[in-house]
Amino acid sequence: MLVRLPDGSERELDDGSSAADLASAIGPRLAKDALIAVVDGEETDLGTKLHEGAEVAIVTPGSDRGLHTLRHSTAHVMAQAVLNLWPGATFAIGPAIENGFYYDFELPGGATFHDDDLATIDAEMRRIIGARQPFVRSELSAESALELMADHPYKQAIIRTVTGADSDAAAGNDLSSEVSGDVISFYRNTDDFVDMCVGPHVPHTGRLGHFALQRVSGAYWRGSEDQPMLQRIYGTAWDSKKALKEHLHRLEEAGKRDHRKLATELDLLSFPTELGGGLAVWHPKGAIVRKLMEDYSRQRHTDGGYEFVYTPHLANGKLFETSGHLDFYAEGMYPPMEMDNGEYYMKPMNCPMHCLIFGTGQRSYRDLPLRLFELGTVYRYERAGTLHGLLRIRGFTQDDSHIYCTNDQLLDEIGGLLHFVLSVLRAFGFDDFTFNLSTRDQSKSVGTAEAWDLATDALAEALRLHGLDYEVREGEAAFYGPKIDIDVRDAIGRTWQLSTIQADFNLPERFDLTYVDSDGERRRPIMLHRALFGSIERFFGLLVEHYAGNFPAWLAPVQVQVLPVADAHRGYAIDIVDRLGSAGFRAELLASSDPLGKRIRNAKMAKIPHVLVVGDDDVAAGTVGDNPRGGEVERGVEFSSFLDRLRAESRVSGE
RNA sequence: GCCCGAAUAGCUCAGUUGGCCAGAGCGCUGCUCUUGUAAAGCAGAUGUCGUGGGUUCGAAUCCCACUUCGGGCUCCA
Repeated sequence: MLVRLPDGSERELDDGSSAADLASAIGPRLAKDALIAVVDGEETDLGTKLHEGAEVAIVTPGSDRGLHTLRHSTAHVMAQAVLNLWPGATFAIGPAIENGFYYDFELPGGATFHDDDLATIDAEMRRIIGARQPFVRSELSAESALELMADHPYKQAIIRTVTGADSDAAAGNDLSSEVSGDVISFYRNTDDFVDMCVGPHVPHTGRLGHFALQRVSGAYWRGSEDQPMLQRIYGTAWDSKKALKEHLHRLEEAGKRDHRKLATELDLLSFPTELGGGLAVWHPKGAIVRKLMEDYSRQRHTDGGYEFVYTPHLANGKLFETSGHLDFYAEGMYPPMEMDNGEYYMKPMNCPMHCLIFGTGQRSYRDLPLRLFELGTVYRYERAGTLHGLLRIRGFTQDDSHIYCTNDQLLDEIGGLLHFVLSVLRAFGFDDFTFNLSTRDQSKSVGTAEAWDLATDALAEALRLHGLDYEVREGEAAFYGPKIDIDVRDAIGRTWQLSTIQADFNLPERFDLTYVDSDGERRRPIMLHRALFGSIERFFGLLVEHYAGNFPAWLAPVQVQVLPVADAHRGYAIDIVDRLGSAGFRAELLASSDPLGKRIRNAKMAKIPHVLVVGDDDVAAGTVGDNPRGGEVERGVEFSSFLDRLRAESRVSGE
């Protein structure tokens, strides 16, 4: 028979040949590397028999598909190890995930995994790998499958779900890595161990081994809080020892950027225990960076035609009844304070108060679009287990804008917002964006179909006019209107959801907001919510990680430190500091009894953009020695040319 | 909120099976050194061992509760 290879060539094989036979026919190296095959677009085991005219690709470890298979097969090995080590344990799902895999278990008697268990499991896995156990596929009817999995209730539940016997559970985890359709497939490694799985898998366990078990955690069955909590183990797996080591190294490097670690090292801010969970205090070094960010944001909003407002941190509960927050999000709000005229709450959002501002006095169509902006601090009662440094915090400041406009203005406003948001983000060194358009979920939303269509079309059209590709997320919109979410990619390739532009038909209705149109009719404005940084705190944390603490010159808490070589040069150094200060730069003297080398080291560890060393030569010639962050030392730089250099470097880029 | 860990000096951490005044490095203070590009030398101070209970002749160490933090799950207007 004749099969076709990915490069378009064809190859003659004996009838009844398998994908493994094809790999052997192509070459011994490929035969050795082969993990699975892709036949007519479907991933399959190497043992699969080929047919005449099949399109066949052999998958090797280094590819994405190969790595995925290695990880998935490693998960099976871990399951076998755990079931061997904990008699009576049962297992649920064990998919490959980005960079690794996990498997969920339930241990007998409600036992839990402990960190120490990882080493034991690891050792057992290596024994299984050493045994070169084959992965043998078989297929059973649902009935036989249920019988085979008689001791494993979670596997049975999966079978019932995929065969439609239990439709209620269908909405839950993606079980596609386990089974599909009416025929249930299994992979058997030994007489004692068989796992239900669609596959494909590596030929035998000996192909695995470059893995590391990482952590234990709890995980709800089917991802739902009202289901039992299972015991999950995460691991990572690669195609070579080198790749594994590199991955672990990358994790370590990412750890060094951790904003919580850098915040301590650079004395930016802290989370004192006495303050309570999820609340931060900003130290002078962190506060100056924050102030620079906020000043920049304010300047851009001024230029962008926004009007600034301020609103209080507390409000009467009636306000949040009107806005609907108490109906929908009471659990996420701090509990009320009893006052003489009712219950007061910390505000979880600024929009109700901005609506009050719109609602005072009569608005004309001539007033629109009305763009209100506030750096508004809000408080949300995040559940204890969800707090995470600055990235998930209970008190934070939104750079919150609410724009009230007419239907006719909607497209222009959204277009303007997109341009504005991207321009500001570029100033902070982000230039890789992805866009998501979330659309209506019919089952839970307010407003007319007409209004939704109008707003959804306007959001999509604005993206198109800007030439921005986007993905549609069906049914992901908030109940009150569709939205665009903007994700950014940081310096080490991680993506963060950042800005959002949301249309809202709900609040103008609830607050009965109107404007008088040109024909004298009262009409309801559309409201756009726009968060750019989202939360100043979270954005700051993200920036710390993005820059790895090396704030660009315009944001650095201290831009220049001046180091006199000896006490004799102290006067000159102070003069340099003063001249820099007069020119609007943040400069400090670093004179102490420490030797120069030590002071340079301290300045470098503080990630100062420019370390200036001044000695006899400089005093005589009016120069400085510039030791720039990440660059080469340059002696004898004219002060004026250093100033030009610093000015150029301190300009905000990307506008 | 749920599962697993952790909490010792300003920071990073050590502290063996419970046993005299609880340790190191960095930092800090003082003195000496007066320095040309990533750690000078000497001396000194610093702790209710997260908080509160309990077990014990004796607790940083064992047990319980709470607080806070870390990794996940869930949640995220």
